[in-house]
Amino acid sequence: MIVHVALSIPVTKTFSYSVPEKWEPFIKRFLRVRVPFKNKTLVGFISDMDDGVDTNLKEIYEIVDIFPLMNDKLILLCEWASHYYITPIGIVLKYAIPASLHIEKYLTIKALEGRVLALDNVPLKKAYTAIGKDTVFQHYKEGLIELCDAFTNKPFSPLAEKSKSMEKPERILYIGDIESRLEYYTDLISIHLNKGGNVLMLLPDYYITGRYFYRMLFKRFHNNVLWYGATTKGRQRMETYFKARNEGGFLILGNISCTFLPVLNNSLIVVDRHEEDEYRNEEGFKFNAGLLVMKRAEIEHIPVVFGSVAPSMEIFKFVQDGNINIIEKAWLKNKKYSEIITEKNISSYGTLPEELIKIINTAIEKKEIVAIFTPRKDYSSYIQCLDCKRPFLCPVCQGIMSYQKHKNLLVCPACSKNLEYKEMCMNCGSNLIRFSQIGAEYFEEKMKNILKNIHIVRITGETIKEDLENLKNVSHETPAIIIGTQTLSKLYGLHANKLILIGWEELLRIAGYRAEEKMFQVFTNLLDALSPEEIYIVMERKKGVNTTYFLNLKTFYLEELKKRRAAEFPPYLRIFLIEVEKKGEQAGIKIINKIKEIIEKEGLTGYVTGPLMQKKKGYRWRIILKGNKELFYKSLLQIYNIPEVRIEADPLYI
DNA sequence: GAAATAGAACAT
DNA sequence: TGTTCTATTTCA
Repeated sequence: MIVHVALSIPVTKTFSYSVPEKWEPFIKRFLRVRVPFKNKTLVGFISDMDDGVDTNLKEIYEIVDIFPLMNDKLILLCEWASHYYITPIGIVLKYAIPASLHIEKYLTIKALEGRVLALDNVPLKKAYTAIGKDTVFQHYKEGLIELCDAFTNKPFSPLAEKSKSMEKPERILYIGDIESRLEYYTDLISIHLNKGGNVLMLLPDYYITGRYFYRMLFKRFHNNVLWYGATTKGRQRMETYFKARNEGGFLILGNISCTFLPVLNNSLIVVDRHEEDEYRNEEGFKFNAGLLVMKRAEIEHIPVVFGSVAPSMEIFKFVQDGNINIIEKAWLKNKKYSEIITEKNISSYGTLPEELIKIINTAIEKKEIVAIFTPRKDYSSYIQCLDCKRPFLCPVCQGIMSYQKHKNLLVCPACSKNLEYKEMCMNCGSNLIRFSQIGAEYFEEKMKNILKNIHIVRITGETIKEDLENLKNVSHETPAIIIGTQTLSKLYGLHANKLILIGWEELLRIAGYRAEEKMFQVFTNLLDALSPEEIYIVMERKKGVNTTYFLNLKTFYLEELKKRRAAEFPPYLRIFLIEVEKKGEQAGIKIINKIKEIIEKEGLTGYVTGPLMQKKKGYRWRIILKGNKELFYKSLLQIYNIPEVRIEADPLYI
């Protein structure tokens, strides 16, 4: 017997192996197998098999699991994702079933018949070494034993398919503030839990947000709330895994790692703030969890709810096309908006306008909490020598360096190189240095200088521990100033009386084609999390934006969609970023020409930027392809299989 | 993706 | 002719 195995390597073809006789009876599609590859061992998935014999092929070492860990529906989801994101199925499957899942570790044998009584209560791994894995498999197949996990004590068996209900499951975009969202979620969730189903709920991946949701939902569902997020590790992770797989009536809170989680009787999927970038997986297999769980809900024939105050353009387009129903609760009422227009750019010179200081002082007198938003976390993101006029550039990649004062470090945001700041110009040695593009750290220092004995904290989401520690003493008993980046919009449960945005309009430059969308989302989510009564927007006269544009949700989205359509950008056309990195220029051009040839043959539109100087020696090229994927799927596959080429579907920043 | 191999460029 | 860096191939 020959099996064709999908490996987690960036080639789309599969690799064939022959199967030793003792494993033959257990071969099944999508089983994990351990195989020799080059001079190491890899775990792959059986994508197909046939009865032929080929003595030239290497043999598989063993079958890893006793049955495929995912059911047909989850596999269908993986296959869809593989196609949609131009990623080999082996890589997708490996993401869905990561090596960090230690399933066997928690399984124990239960003997069902007298003749295997010796195996009763023996840990699975022990039995493997004692009588051989194939013998254990044989016993299982013959129904002599069961495998029970340590958490539910229920038999481990292939994930059952849910019986299909007749009614068409709903897709809902719920627009409302955090309190109304929680109320809506809770009602819906309890309906499904009461029927014995499980519910998956995806949250933005930030500890403080997660804790808030857990607290609120625990009030209603108590110990039926489970965790499956980034901070859930080891034993706790496996506990959720087995409970979700074997039992019903649980609400599973988590992050993107829930996308492919096997769930028994999955009845509802909720995604809160689906527009957040954290739903995009950036390592290896790049996908958007919000979109994938929408597909999952479709495949599993269950309802899905997207709750937010600032939906993504993609989701809003689904609404417009009639593919998602919208429920909109009025909010943003009773807010006082003011603009503070400055003649000079604060970010460049760091002088705060008098008006702003007055506002802060009155807030302190009234014992209020003031939140200050800035788009940057560091002290300064642009350091320039006033003598030679040159900016501080990264010695490795020539990127513009940022300065972190508390560590006295110059860091490169592009390649994360960092070095100590020597208080002089890197080029000419002058000590006339100007810090501009200032961020949270700078404002913190400035505030501490102006306001003595006032509680001033900085929240940037860099280290959760620090953020938690900083927030510990903030209460409405004493005035406080909280300075932070977008992370401020995750601080649910903390009420700031005043919100001041400094440099918000600079997101226009930072966020690429999604700039306006991002601005809307940052602004609206800040209001949602902090629920301030008064909002102050500090802008430079020259670069000011029309604030009212961002205050009306409907008109904003319709207008943005119009612009996107005219510019042929997502959600109307998809974007594929093709990147080539080479040390030598000629070698790079050769590959680029190959890609161009494929593109031209299919008559596709695309354009090349670069070569961009990268690192000490080396070049990088970028080709951007825009269009409907189905039209050029074959070409993209061809391009994918060229070595040294990476394709990123739906890149966040271009 | 990464090791093995082939090829180019440079120094001795 | 060896040494080192870069490009290409191949994995079953």
